[in-house]
Amino acid sequence: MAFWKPGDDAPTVGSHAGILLDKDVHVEGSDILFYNPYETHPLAVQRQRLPIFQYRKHILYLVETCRVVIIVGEPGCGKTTQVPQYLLEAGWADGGRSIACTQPRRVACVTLAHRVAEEQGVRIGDKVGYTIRWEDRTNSELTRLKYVTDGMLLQEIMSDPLLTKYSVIMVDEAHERSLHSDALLGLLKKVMRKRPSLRLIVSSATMQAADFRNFFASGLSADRANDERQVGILSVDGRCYPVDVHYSLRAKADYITSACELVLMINKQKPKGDVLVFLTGQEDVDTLVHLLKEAGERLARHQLLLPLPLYSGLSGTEQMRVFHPAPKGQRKVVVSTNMAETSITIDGIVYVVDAGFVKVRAYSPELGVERLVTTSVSRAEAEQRAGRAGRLQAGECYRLYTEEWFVQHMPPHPLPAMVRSDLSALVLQLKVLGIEDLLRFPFPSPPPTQTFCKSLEVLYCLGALDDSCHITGLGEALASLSIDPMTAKFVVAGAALGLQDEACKIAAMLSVRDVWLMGRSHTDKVTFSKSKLCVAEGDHISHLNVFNAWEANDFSHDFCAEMGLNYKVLRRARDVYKHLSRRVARLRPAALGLPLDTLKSLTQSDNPDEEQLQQLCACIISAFFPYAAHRVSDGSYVTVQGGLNLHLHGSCAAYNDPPEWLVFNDVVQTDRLWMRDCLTIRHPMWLVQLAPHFYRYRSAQDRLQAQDLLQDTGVDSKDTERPSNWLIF
DNA sequence: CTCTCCCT
Repeated sequence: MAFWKPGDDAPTVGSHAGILLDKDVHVEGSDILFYNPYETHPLAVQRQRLPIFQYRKHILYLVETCRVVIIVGEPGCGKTTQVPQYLLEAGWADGGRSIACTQPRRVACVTLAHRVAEEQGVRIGDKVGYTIRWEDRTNSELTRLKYVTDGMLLQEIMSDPLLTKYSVIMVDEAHERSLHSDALLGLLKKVMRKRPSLRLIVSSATMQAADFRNFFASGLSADRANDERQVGILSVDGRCYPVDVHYSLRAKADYITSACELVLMINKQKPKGDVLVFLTGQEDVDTLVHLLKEAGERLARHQLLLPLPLYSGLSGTEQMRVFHPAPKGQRKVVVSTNMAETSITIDGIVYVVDAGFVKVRAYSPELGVERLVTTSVSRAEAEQRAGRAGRLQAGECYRLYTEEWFVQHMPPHPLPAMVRSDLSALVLQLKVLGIEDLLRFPFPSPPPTQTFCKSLEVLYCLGALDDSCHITGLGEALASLSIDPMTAKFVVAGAALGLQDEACKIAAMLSVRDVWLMGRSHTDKVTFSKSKLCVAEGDHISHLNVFNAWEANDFSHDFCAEMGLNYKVLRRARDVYKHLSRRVARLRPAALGLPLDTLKSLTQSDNPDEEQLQQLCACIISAFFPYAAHRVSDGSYVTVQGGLNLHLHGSCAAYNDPPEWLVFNDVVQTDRLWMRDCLTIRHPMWLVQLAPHFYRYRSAQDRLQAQDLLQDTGVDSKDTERPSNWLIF
């Protein structure tokens, strides 16, 4: 069979090539004959034993004849490591071109690239490499196959809009519907119209394959009838063991107690094998671990339990514990959030207990805040959880909900991130690419129109877009930092005042989550170190203190352990800081039209330290002003825009000394709406001074009152009289 | 008195 190679003319598509089903091209394992110089090598033998190996010829045929190939591969079939190698071996990366395989997670890129480099017998970073944020192990001359995070490939489109160096792009785990992979699929569809030679492989779970086929079956080219024949689908069986699923007979009111009883039942009655329990959040996990430890004390010696918590706020060491085999005679019980659903795979799990709930991000464009809501999992997630029991042997899954609930009430799959996220950063990115008409952009799942309106509004009031919604010089500067637009605006303002170092440190700390260790065992230490490092100005300045204190202690692990800080998280913050600093150094912030005179005159002081502190606060307010709130009589807060009722999150530096006015960074909703990462506003009229297009005084009297207050600062208050919908005072 | 999980 002759394979079309990049650089040749595209193969003509005969009438037989359409959506190819197994009956069209049926490939038996025994039919395959090809030369492999490594076939006696143990790795080559392993490769041939993978289920996908039988489909090698079929896959290459589809890629040759169809522009989009959807591979439905069950876990363990080997698609992610093997398909790119088949393409490599068939010559798709000849002639200086490359193959890219995208992943939603960084660790996956690293481990996959290492594995594939080993199978190819090459050094990592030469022929096979990976690119993740802050780490590029590729060589522009040598690398033919690279694993890359979907967000990174999206960044790459910024500098090479047609992705010209790639002959084939494989978007793996597309069914997870991450923000970046969805955006990538939309952009790739546009790229393919301009580059008929580009091949796209989409790997998906069964339930979403048809959606992807429909998405690509029109609009690939001007010829609609032909487009349909350009999409091929292939299913590959996996290599997992059967999992026996048990449902609850009645709905359980208290899933933590039920989970506890179930684990004890499994421990007493079932053969050996570890247990994995899925709950919603950190608090539930800690509670169940505590309950199991208590119950465990009454158990006989030969059936001891080893309960272990797993969630992202734990330190690296604590997370590693779930991988160690339990001591002889003990049964490991990992109690996890959805972290163990995809990002972490634990060997030896035979029993899964699924409470059936998950916390998901929900964006409400009306309020302009992202929230966190506990909801029922989808059937796809429930299956994914169950599958965790059957990785090495047959397993069992206990669902703490009824079969009726599963069949009749659970949605088939989760809502794509695209329709439930704040899209400001993505909209800005698309604007940089010159995509003006967002409503006609081919999103696999178009987000609500209000979300776009809100994004445009936010970007406009930050000065990133002009009156006609075109990107401004400031907007391009913000986009070049690849952090969220509001934080970027703060960094640029800080840099304009000569505070780039401090601003980059704060932005880096904001971009990572959970600087302080979580979990009950750390509470005392964290309380102590917060009393040392946190200040009344709020979390931004406290974060700066933490970073500087860690720096002064040589970025040591010991310092983190002593102070109840998460070393792994701080390391990431340090990486962000380093690279962000480099990008900021390339900007000319003074030329971006920021209100520098106002920023300076508001913050003048005889004390240089005080002046610097006030300048940082003013820069933060000049970026986060849409999220301003003030305290009301019951101790809660009300936002200036929208009148939303909010509460200070327990993690806030100023929790014990709540300020009158503040700006916040984000909101989580559980039973209430909680504000996280808050900065104290000492002078609320700064809002009017720093964002005159957004805030004005409600009445002339209010303005006069404020004017009296402002006289000390010497700022001309005429600036505040512009019309706006937003009122303060 | 408190936080699903990723990612640029």
